[in-house]
Amino acid sequence: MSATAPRISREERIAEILQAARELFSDKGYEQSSMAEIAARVGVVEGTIYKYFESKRELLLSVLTHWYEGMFGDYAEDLNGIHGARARLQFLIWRHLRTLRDNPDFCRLTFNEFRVEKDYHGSKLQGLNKRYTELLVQVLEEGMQSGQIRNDLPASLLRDMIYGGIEHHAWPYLCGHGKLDIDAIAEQITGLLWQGIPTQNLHTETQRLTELATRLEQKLDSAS
Amino acid sequence: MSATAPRISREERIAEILQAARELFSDKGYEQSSMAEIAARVGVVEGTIYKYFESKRELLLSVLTHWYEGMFGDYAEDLNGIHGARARLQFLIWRHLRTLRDNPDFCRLTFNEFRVEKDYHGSKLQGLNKRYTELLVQVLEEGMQSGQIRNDLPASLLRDMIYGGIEHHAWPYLCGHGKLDIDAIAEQITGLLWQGIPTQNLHTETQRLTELATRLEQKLDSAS
DNA sequence: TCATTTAAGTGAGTCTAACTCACTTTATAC
DNA sequence: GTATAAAGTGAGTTAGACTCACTTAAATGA
Repeated sequence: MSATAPRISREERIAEILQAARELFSDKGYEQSSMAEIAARVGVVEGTIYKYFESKRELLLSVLTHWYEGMFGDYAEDLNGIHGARARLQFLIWRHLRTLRDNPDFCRLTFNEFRVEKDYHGSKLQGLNKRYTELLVQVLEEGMQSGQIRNDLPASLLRDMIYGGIEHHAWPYLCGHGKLDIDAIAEQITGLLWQGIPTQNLHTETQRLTELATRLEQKLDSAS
Repeated sequence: MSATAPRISREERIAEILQAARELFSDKGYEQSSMAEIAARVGVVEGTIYKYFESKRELLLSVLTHWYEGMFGDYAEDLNGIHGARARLQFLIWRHLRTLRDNPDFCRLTFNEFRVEKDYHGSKLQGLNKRYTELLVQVLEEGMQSGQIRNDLPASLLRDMIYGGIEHHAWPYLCGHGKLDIDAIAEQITGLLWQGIPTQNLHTETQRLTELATRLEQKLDSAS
């Protein structure tokens, strides 16, 4: 009765398992998904999965890692066509939001399982995430060097405020509640940051101009 | 051989269980803690815990809820003694950071288990969290009404940027890596926000004064 | 073409930990 | 003192991650 699964290559089978696991994890979450169900979807038996993945947790990390690698895509390339710190910053924020909007289930999974310290710290996934967020840090530091962005705040803090803020803000949407207007939010966040980020300071700038005006007025008075 | 546990009142037993569960969850995390070990610490048998808590998950939510209720304390009261939107904002940021710094294990647990959508949305815990973050929203909205804070950004977005940013930034510390200089960070975050938040806009203000200076200069030139 | 080897696939079984329930025991009320 | 309510028990059930000795299809090589 039990039809045995057709034999295919290691690579194909791994791809199938990753695909099925990704769908199930995204759909039901990590804890709620069972290895048995993943196996059933692939059309093999549980033991087969353990031929390719040491544990359920390793399978999850593989799923996340594969997705991450695919997602990088042309981020850096797209960025090349955009000039000016503000525009580049807004692009990265918008692009991040777009990823969240287009893959809510998967991003929820990622955020949920990302941090579980035990196996995340020092993992390949952490490396990928670091590489991903490093793009933003670079943009910020370029902006600091070119004088467009104030340099009295660590870029890492700004990075955390941006990604942390976005994650928090998008969470209800990722859980299926409400909409995510990515254009408006990208605009708002950039607008918020931008007035905080520029090198120029409101007070010194105002002071400079006030002094200038006063000087002119004195000249005017003495001339008349 | 098996000494039976001394009989104590329902309330006392619940308090004991909550205490033991809190310690164990904080120490080892939710998944890594077993009901058997919690029971052993209290000195009862597993079944006893189920007399008072329907499930492990409900026990966790109770632990978190109890801590939250205790933590509110005199937040609102302290806030009464502080005036000015900036100072009030900085206080709330600093106070939040202080809580993270003083309870890293517990806060890590909270952040890890908070979001698991299934039982969080609509729970008592969500209500408490909402009440907690509402304090910040109120401070922001007061600031908007008094003209100290720009009102073209939703307060909820600012709230998310602040709490999300802090959570992200503190995460390594909560996991035992590095320090958390709460005074410096509170100062930096407030500094970042404050230049973004004021009603006055750097660009329009600068522009206005530049025009004024130019006008005066022209007058001066034509007079001489 | 057939024997040998390799590796994909199997499924029964182990183990752990959450959860259940019929029962026992202690304290309190009358 | 007996009845009763409630605290506590512990042997069991169940679910799901993980193991391993085994089977069998395919590839290899004479």
